[in-house]
Amino acid sequence: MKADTLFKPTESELEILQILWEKGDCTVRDVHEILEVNKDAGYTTTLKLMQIMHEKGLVSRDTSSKTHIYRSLVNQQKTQQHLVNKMINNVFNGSATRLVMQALGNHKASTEEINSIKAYLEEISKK
Amino acid sequence: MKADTLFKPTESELEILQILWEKGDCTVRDVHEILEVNKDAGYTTTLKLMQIMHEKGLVSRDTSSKTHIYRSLVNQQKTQQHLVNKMINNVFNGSATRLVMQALGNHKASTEEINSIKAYLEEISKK
DNA sequence: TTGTTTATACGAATATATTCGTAGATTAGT
DNA sequence: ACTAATCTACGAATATATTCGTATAAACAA
Repeated sequence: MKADTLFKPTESELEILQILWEKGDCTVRDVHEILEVNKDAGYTTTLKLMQIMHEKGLVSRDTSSKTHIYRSLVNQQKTQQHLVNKMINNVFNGSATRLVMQALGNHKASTEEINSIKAYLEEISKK
Repeated sequence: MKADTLFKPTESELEILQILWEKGDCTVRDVHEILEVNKDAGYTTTLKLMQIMHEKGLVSRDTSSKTHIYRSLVNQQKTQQHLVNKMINNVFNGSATRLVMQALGNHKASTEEINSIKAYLEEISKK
């Protein structure tokens, strides 16, 4: 599969995936209650979205009891990687460095964060 | 204006903005010829998109001659910042560090890149 | 048992993004 | 001047994403 053809989640799908990545197995209601905090949409909207995600193969569904249980089928790391690469290309003209600086510039990183990034840089520069 | 309400360019708009940021003033044809390389769409599609962007106030338009000249009205830095922040929140659960590591991990950064990031880290850790 | 709550399924309305065809005006080439 | 090329305007088709109403079935509570 070509890089461009890789999984491209919609905004709503990403919101749901994040919950599934964090919480693991969830019912529609579990997900909906979390979404509701920051979003104003009805229960059946969440249900429909999760059904569509199931059709697309993004989540698995255990239908053995009345209340179905959903689980993410897409890898968090790979999705993050894909989205970051896309952003580097589409927004930063291919420069990972510029993205990194932008990310660190905004978010006033803590000393601890900066140190862990430094350590990480040391590590990858050895190779 | 709330952070969430800020300018949210579509995929196509971002492609066009990138060209305008890099090239400066452009005609529709200028933009279209660059887009054509990686994208398969007709001239009037590009025209329409740029007209819509003008309606939205994303670009200015000089109509003094038959062939109109477009210019970006949105700030590149601010747009990048906004998009990066959104990604940190929506994809990396608020951790800029994780995004940075992901970005550097993929893209095998050159020694030069790594050094400039190190220098940047030194600078911001002083403040 | 009977009524209430809680699920899913499904179709359709709405919103938004993308694409293109066609018409009409202007410019350039000969 | 005449023709071809180039441009804008505009409406509409298409695609995709999001939202919700309603029907129906299962579980639950009294």
